[in-house]
Amino acid sequence: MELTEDRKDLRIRIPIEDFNLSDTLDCGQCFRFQKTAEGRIRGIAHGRILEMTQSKEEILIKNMTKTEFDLLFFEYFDFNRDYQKIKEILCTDPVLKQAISYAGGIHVLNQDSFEVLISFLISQNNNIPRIKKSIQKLCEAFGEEIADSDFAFPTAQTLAGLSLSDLAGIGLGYRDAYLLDCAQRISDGRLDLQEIIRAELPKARELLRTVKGIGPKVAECALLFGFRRAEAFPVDTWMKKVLKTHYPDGFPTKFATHAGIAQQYLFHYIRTGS
DNA sequence: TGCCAGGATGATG
DNA sequence: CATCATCATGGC
Repeated sequence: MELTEDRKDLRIRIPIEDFNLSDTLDCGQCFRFQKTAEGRIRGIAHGRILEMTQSKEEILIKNMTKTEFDLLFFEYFDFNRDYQKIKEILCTDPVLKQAISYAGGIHVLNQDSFEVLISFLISQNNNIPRIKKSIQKLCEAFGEEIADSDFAFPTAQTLAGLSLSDLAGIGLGYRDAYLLDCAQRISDGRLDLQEIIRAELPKARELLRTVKGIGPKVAECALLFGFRRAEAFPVDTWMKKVLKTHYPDGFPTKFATHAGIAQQYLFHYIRTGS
């Protein structure tokens, strides 16, 4: 992997098999990226606008310096993890081997904890297009405008100060109360996100489950996608069926430490490969 | 119109 | 501990 600056744009030389931007940003782990009319991938993370294209050999990020990328997005895109090694291990399993052939370029993003928590709170009994719309509205209404018509994700303090009537126009349905409870717990210190990051996995789960509206699925998604826990394994009712057909005796525990990555591969494999 | 969507909750066997 | 109705909303 090699980074070079070209005027105001940044080029990252990396084979698309090792890191697939489109698969990574469109596999359901984040909700703020979309494809533009020009065929670019555009979204917001860490309060910054990311506008990118990818070819077989390199990624181009508009208006970004090498320093900024190293500081803000090297870790975000999980370039510190040795996916090559992980895939070698997962390849010993026939199903995961096939999954990797479909989506071996997926990385698990290191997103902001609060954004992930709120996003997956909204995701319950919901579909991805509507989840994206709700989050977009939430940002437009309560997030800081970082550029013309581009908004950061709202802070916990901002959301905590809202009432249910403030959220009426967002279209969250019954989830609005969950969102407020979550934001208020974080804002007043009853829930400490840093503590969840530091805690052992069972304790981290327990802490998350104290919030109304955070069940088993949302907790696992938050842990994997927002709290840097690759061991977490979000399994919904649909995924349970899939796992049962592929692994009638249960998902192989020998992949436990890479379960999160494995799930990402499996997920995308099922979505695109059958 | 009815059904579904990356579920969670509370009540009930 | 397993099952089940219910929850609010938009898309099809």
